[in-house]
Amino acid sequence: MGLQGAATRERILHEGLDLLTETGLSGVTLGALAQHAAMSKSGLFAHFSSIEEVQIELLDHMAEVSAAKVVRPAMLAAAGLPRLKALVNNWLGWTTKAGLRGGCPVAAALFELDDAEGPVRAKVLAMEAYWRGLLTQLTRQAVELGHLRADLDASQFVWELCGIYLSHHVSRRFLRDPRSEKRAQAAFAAMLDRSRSSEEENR
Amino acid sequence: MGLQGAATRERILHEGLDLLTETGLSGVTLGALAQHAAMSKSGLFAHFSSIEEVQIELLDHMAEVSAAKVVRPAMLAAAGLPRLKALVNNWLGWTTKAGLRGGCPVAAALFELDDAEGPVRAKVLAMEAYWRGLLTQLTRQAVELGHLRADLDASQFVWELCGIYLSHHVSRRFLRDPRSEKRAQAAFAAMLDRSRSSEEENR
DNA sequence: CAATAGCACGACCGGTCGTGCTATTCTTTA
DNA sequence: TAAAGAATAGCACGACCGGTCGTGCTATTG
Repeated sequence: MGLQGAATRERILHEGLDLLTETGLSGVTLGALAQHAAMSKSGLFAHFSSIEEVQIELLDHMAEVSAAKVVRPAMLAAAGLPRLKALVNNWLGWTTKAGLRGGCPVAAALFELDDAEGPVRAKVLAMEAYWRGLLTQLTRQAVELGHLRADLDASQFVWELCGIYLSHHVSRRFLRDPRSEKRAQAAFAAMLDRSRSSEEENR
Repeated sequence: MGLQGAATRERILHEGLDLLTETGLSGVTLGALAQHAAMSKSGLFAHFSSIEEVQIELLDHMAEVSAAKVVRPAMLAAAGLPRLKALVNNWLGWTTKAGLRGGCPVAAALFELDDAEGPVRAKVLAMEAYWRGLLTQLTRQAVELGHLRADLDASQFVWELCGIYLSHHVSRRFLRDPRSEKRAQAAFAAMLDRSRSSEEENR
């Protein structure tokens, strides 16, 4: 694969990411993708070996973008609660902040692929596992540093945090409620409130 | 439409509801539906004027089932917090309790139809609005009866409750985590804890 | 200048989608 | 029991799906 080929591949994935956020995995067809990349279906498909490979590479590309826009900036914050807060803040509505037109593809895929088997589901499962692992890790660190209660169940904390994220997604994308942002922030604040350690309570 | 026609229609909607919970709206195709109902595509289609009508009637049928299995039994509980608790309990994982093979179609549709326009989206939006309205109403009643804090924001409460429901859906259907039930119960209990009025705190 | 390799193209495959139109079979009723 | 009407099946359509194939253009290399 030469220079131009690699560039085209990049362009396909870049344009495709927008499509993915707007329509979900099922909307990423060769025809639609070709139209977005302004090239023929066959010309586009020459870069991949199956539509599943396209989907998986798009998910990989999304992971790179979110790592750059969501995770890395948050890691600059001080360890413990500040870092966790920063990550959650960057996470909520991250696609919009990243200049994408639609919503989080992983959130959509969690509902789209709940029954389907195969490599795409496995990919999404791995990404979700990684993400929840990261959240759990930062939560545990906040506990260790005394920012959160010592007896806090980190897994449960993350499980509820994901609920806030999903409710925010629905509220924003389906219900189109302008108060989505406030609701999510309030929910997160309330969850932190009852998770804080006593010596940190009045700050 | 004669007697037998009505019976067949009923059968189609009944079989179709299982299909809907398993595959979501996009999986409810005329072919798949005909196979489930053991009849020809065209014979089945003669009962409807468009696939959208099929989808809307399926959603209506789902609403009837959930009214019978989720709402009405909960209404027998004492007004206020007991009734709210009963409703949430029946709500979580209600499709399984109703003998359906898949997950809640509305939850799936909230992610499937976030961009699509048209009557099906409108139908789901109306159903979701009705449902959140019902939850809000019961929450307000619990406040009025002194079971929950007087200064509780009922809308925010319901918003967070929906987050628990969505996280439960994902946890159960996509992640296939056997602890889903416990997680959801714990989250709901924690939310009630910080919403209870002071005179009810130690019960 | 000729040979090669990378890249994109249009045409086409079998299959499924929603949706008409027409024919046949069943049920009901006069 | 025969006519009427409802219920179902058969069949064809255009659009789109993922995917293959042969062709031509362009740029590099010998």
